[in-house]
Amino acid sequence: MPVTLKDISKQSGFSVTTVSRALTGYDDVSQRTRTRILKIAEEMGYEPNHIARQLQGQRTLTLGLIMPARTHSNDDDFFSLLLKGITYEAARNGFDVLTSAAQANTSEIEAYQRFVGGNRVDGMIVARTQRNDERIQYLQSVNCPFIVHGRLAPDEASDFDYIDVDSELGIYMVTEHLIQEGHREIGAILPNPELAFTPYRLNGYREALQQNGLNFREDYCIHGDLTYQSGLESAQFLLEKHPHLTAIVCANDWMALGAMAVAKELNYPVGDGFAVTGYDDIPAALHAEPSLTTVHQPIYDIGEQLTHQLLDIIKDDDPTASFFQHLIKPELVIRASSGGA
Amino acid sequence: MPVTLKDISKQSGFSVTTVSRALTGYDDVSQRTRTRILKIAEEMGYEPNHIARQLQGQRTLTLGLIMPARTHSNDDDFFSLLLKGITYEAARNGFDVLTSAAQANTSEIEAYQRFVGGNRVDGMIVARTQRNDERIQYLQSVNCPFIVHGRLAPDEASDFDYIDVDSELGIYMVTEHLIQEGHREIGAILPNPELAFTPYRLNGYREALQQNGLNFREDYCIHGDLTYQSGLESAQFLLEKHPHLTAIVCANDWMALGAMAVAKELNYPVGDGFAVTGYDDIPAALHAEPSLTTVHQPIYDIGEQLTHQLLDIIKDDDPTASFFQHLIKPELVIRASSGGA
DNA sequence: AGATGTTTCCGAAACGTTTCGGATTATAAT
DNA sequence: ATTATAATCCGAAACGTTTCGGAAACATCT
Repeated sequence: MPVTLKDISKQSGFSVTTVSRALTGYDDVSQRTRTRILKIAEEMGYEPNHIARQLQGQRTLTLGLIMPARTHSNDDDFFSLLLKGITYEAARNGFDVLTSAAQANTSEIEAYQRFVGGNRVDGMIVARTQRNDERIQYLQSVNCPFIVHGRLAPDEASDFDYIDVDSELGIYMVTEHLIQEGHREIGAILPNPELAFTPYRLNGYREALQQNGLNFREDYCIHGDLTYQSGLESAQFLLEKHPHLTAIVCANDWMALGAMAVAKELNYPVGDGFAVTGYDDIPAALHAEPSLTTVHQPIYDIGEQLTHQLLDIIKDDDPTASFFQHLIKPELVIRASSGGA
Repeated sequence: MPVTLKDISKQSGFSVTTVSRALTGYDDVSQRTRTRILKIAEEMGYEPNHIARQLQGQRTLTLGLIMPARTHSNDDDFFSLLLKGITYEAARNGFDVLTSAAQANTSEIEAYQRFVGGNRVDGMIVARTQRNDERIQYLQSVNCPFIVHGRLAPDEASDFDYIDVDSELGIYMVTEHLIQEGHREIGAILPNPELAFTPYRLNGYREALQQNGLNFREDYCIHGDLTYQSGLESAQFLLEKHPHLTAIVCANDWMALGAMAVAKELNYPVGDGFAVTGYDDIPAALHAEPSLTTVHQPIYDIGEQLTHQLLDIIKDDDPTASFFQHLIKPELVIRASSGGA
């Protein structure tokens, strides 16, 4: 049904080759025939078959992103926001984005194989790294261009291109801020241990305490799973065990909102003596009551940067080049929820 | 570099045809050779080239979504959330999702042509309909399967498959709720006039007033552009002109949050005599202070439903079938911001 | 005049798969 | 032994494009 080069060839009397070359702007077709072919193509409503081009040219002008089997909730817009940044930056450079979601019962790698092995993308973007991340190992093994948002854990070698926010510093900053506000008994709700950034956040928290002459106490820490619900439960547990805490540092905003709800419930004076802090700066953080002190993560921008960099990698494809490893300096956003002790 | 059918053919001694048929499960290849071929394919790490399959088979197992040139802000996660629902449901059915963003300077249609004319997708999902929507006209003209989130305006014929939330009813419900709470002077901040759902929302607002014996006043209405900022400005304008208003109905949550901020600024007792309501039920609505009365829009779920339906359409492709047109009943979420007059 | 160069065009092969129709072999029925 | 039937296999074409190498026609130079 759609019009092909052959159709234009028939219509114009020129060979398929010439039509192709005229359309893609080669200089070995005369001005006269080029305009004629161009005109006919226009009239017939020709649109190049991208699939055929891909097959022939071995490049797809497409980037891939696989979403994890389940994000921690529908409200978790980390991946969607990242994808948005990726899509817009890719579009600006003539690339499209192919996405899929890993299936709950199968390995995420299968989706990567479909994309990469199936020759459907020129490069992949991977996010939310885990310890010993098999996705990265796979991409390295098949030599597919890729870029990562996030590093591996501190004790693992991150021998690939990445962009990450220095979340050790981020948590350090927010913890130190609490100390400066006069807090001394500061609990922490950390993310799942298998996530690669968890140790960084733990380190930042511990360092801030110790640099300021405070003790790090293991029992002041608890691991949640980044959801509002787990923020609720973790804070409940923490405040039950240690009612004298005056602040809780949370590893993301959702858990912080949960913790704040519990604290208010238990009549802690949140924002006025009792502090809760988040991480991410999601929109709800600004509008929460009290507004949430947090660390800003420009996820949309990171999506853009990742894409920009990946396109560079695809373009020169110089295997000897050194890794592009960029650490974004986090930005502390002080709001009402971190009121002094 | 990647292993092809030809490689397996060479390795196994069978023809490419037989290898292909063995791998895709035809019944005219003997059990013995099938297992041999399967084993070799496994060993060599064969992954079918999806591109070649597409070219041959004329089906892509891919759905397309184009994001508008600019959404009203980076915080606007409508499209990303929709895309998330689409992606997960598509993945569950073996489909992937191709996305791109329209470019600011060019027509959105160009992106559609790339996808559809370029044979890259089996169907499209279009969202956020506008008056006289050229995307729909294009898709109909090239006979590409598609489904729409949202109808056209009431005075236009919506002769296509769609799923929409009955936002006339939604606004009706929320307005009537305000009236029941005792409000009589109710302003409205509506969306851009060119969006197809704007007249529905206006109608719902007007109907609720008139059904309850109140006058509809044109000068109580103002059009924003769905952003927080425009909520600020619109509310400012409205309250300056009509300081005696006791409630403002907003067409989405972002504008409502903006309006709420202004009202608090001007010392209106928001949630306790002065009411602000939203629409969408974004996460921030729940955590706002006071929490925002709004109308819930299950965007993620709608993405799933759209996809499910589109896959059905692609499957039977029966042109005589009647249109699938589903109106979701909205759900009023009463929270603190709609406190009585 | 012949040799050389330039311009403009085209045939054929290739990308990796599926599928149509037929060919070959083995099995069963006469 | 002959024929019919079923079970396996394969060659070739096709999907729509790009590209390599060369051909044809014409102009330019010695």
